[in-house]
Amino acid sequence: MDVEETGLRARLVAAGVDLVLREGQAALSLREIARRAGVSHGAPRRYFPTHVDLLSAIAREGFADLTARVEQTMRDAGPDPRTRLAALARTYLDFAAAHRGMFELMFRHDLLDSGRLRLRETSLPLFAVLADLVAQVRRPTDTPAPVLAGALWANLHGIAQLWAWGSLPLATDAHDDEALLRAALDAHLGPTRH
Amino acid sequence: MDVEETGLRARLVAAGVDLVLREGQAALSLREIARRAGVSHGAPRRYFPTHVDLLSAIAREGFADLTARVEQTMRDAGPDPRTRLAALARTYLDFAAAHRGMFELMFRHDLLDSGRLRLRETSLPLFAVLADLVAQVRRPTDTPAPVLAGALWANLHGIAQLWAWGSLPLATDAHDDEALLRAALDAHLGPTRH
DNA sequence: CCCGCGAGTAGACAGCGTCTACGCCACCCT
DNA sequence: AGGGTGGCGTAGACGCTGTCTACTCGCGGG
Repeated sequence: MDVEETGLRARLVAAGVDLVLREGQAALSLREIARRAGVSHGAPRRYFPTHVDLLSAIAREGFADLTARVEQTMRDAGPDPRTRLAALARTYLDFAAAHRGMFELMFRHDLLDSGRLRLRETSLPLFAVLADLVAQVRRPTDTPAPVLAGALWANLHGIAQLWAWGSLPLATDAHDDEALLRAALDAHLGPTRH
Repeated sequence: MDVEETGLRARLVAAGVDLVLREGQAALSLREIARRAGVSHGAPRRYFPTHVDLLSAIAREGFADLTARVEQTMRDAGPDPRTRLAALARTYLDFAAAHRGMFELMFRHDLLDSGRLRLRETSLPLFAVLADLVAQVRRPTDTPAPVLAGALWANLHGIAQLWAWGSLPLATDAHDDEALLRAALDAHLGPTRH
């Protein structure tokens, strides 16, 4: 049995993932995905009642991919929580930069709060890893660990967002992204000690 | 002469601003804007060659509004740079929360890098104010002021983004937004001294 | 054997952005 | 004063989109 022929549903999602990685979010029309999957434009409707249901499934694949990468990073990184956090942050930003279309899709709020697809929950384990590391590396400040983790995540997300469309006016140096990331980590976790 | 009748161009932008504030970004179809402005669907074409040109003009109005609010905040806030920064941050987040649709529109990258509309430049004075304040309040760390300002802006932007779709898993308390903002400010600028 | 039903097809429909051909009215020039 | 001209908005067409519905085909069970 050919493992590639396992149902149209999976083929549609795969085609969508391929499409968004290759051509970006704007190319993700329902009809185009159906075309790439080799079926008529009405076929997806049996598995995905609406267009955003299909898009949500594709976005979930993106979250799964990101989670897998982060887990791999956590496996490869050393024991020091601070460097583990830095590696996690780098992975997050690299993912956003390398898969811009997918990253945008993953955080389209009209997908996130559409129905009970529980796309939001998909990002929760990721946050848990971050929060855990933050709790380990945290200096004894008065900021509670979950809040600190949230603030740091927001910072990472903002950096990804802002440099994705290259809008940071301080883009004088090619290595500004690296500097920005270090600044964020230093700010939230304290400067690196060596 | 009626000051309200000054050209279709302004009327279209005004209708668009009204529409995005009232119904959100998804309602901003070219034809709907034309309808609200009381003209046929082909009329906008004379002033805006394409749909995104019109959207960009609307987004620019949003940047102008935000800039005006920030300037007002700077006029009202006291002399202490730290509290001025806090007020600026609060204004930024309040704007994002109150005008979600407009905020999303303003940062749609397909508008930002579309042509020479220089939407990007519109946000530059805003950043200048932030960078200036950061330079004043900065502790003598090794992080250069522009980088620090960029990191802080990214943090604000990320907070706005993340809590806009309520995805922060730590939403246990209604006042988490406030805590998140304080955490970000404390992290980048050092804890408030009193 | 034939019935039924799951799965995908095909066509219709309204709405969209873009393009083009066409009126209309105001103004300027001789 | 009359006639041309050009700007401004209309109206319809085109191909695309998402959704809905009627249908066809093939396979398995009573």
